[in-house]
Order: sequence, then structure tokens, then C-alpha cells
Amino acid sequence: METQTKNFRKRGAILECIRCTKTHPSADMVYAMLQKDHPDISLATVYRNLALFRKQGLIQCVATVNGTERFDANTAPHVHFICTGCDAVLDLPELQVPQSLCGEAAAGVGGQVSACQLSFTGLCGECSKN
Amino acid sequence: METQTKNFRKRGAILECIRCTKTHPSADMVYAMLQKDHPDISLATVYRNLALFRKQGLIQCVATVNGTERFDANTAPHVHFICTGCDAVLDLPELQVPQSLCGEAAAGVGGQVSACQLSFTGLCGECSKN
DNA sequence: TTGTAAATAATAATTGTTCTCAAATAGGAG
DNA sequence: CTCCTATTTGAGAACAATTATTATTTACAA
Repeated sequence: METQTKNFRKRGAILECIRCTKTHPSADMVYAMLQKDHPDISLATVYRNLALFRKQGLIQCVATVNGTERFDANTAPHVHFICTGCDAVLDLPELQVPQSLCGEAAAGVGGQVSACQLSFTGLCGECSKN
Repeated sequence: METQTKNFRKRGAILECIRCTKTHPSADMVYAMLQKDHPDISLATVYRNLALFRKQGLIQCVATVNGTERFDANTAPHVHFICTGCDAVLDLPELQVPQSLCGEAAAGVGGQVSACQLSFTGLCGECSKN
């Protein structure tokens, strides 16, 4: 029973992990965070399940920072800030992409728009003091 | 003299190449396009110079599609459309990010905003007919 | 020509990600 | 409970994009 619950679906643990953090982690960060409760987890399992969650629409990739993808369990479209100093990805919940732009975009290409993404780049509060 | 002019600074050719195309090419695409006039160019040279141009502000990375970076010599902030069908990156010159948002973003993080990027994802006209 | 610093080609190394495959496991049928 | 089958997983190989290294070539000035 002990080992059973421990090994019972690491998939759930991965989803839980990404839902409980605000840092928009990469696959590697999720892997590191899970080490404590699941020391025998494989990095491949993390990648595999992140890809699955994305396909299922449970999470989304919100940015690619220095070549590594960053994920978010908040699938509602929202604005991000990417710090070039510390590679942090922050939410800007108070900002919103004007709805009208989506329609204009669809019209502009004569196709279908399924998502939009707005992100700002710069130095966060911490890093701008460096 | 012949060989001299031919070998004279491939850097210029790389910049020229990216300035003369509207497809927002990747490093690999630039490399392929240069093969004709510079069959002996190295892919590493393309990467190196693209990185340099970016640092100099001559070009910018406008998107990461399927893990590969796409560049643009138009460094003015403008909106893009990324087709998930054919991986094309298109301009949407008629759209603009409201200037007010940038200020709000800077205020939101208490830091400095150096760039912003808005992109829509979906199917382009061609692909939506598939 | 000769010295020096920058640019390059070739290739090795690194890094993020995906694939392969055999072993472990869950959940159902008997 | 026991067997069966499909799912999930770990380990590491494979892969592709990118970066670093190194020896060679080039531009240019003295």
C-alpha cells in the first residue's frame, strides 16, 4: 500500500506541481521540484506528460527563454513579462490584449486565430537595481 | 580580385539576406539561401552573425516555432501571425500594440520594459482550406 | 612584406527534447 | 486471489538546435 500510493501515477504529481507554482517552470524545473517527493522520477516522464497536458489543453507553453520552454497551468490568455536578467517569467494579470485585435488578426491573414500571446521583455524590479 | 570580392565579408551577405526576405527565416533557412552565392559558408558563421546582429539591434528574434528561432530585420515592434499548419511567420502590419500597455507593463513589474511582442497563432489562409 | 586583430570553416561539445524498449503497474475478467 | 492486457514509467540512447573551440585565412596598417 505504501509503495502503491507512492508510485501511483506520477502524472498527477507533475500536473499538481505545475498548478501550484507561479514561476512558469521549464521541464527541468518541474523535474527538480519533484525530486523531493519522487526521487526516482525520470526527466523523460516529465517531458512526456507536459506534452500530453499541452495536447489536452490542461497547460500551455507561455514562453521560450534561452531555448527552453516555460509552462503555465493557467490556460486563459494573459500577458507575461520576461526578465532578461534572471530569466524569470512573471504574470501581468492586470493587463489584457484588446479583444478587437484578435478579430483584426483573423481578417488580416484570411484564416483562423486560435490563440494570441503578448509578452514584454526587459528587466524586473530586482534586476534593474543590479 | 575576383576571389577577393567573393570572399569579402560574408557578414554583409547574411544581413542582406535577412533584409531581403519576408519569411522571417531561421538560421537554417538563411544558411540554405546563402548556399547559392556562398557555397562554402558555414552554418556556425550564420549563427554567430545572427547573434551579433541581434546584440547590435540590427535584427530581432520574432518567434520560436517548433524550437527554432525566427528572425526579422524589421526591428520596429510589430505584430506577427504564426501558422501552426505550415510554420509560416507572417507580418500583420496593420495591427499595433497599444502604446499604453507598455507603460502599464513597466509599472506592473516595477522595472524596465525594453521590448514587447504580440503574436497570434492559428491557421493561415492556405492552411485553413487544407 | 610583415605584424596584428578580426573573420571564418570545420568540427567538437553542449543543451534541450524526443524516442526506444523493456520492466513495472493498474484495473478488469475469470 | 490470479491471470491478462493496456498504460505508465525509467534509463539511456538518439536527435536537433545551438554554442564553443581551434586552426586558418583575411583585411589592413606600419
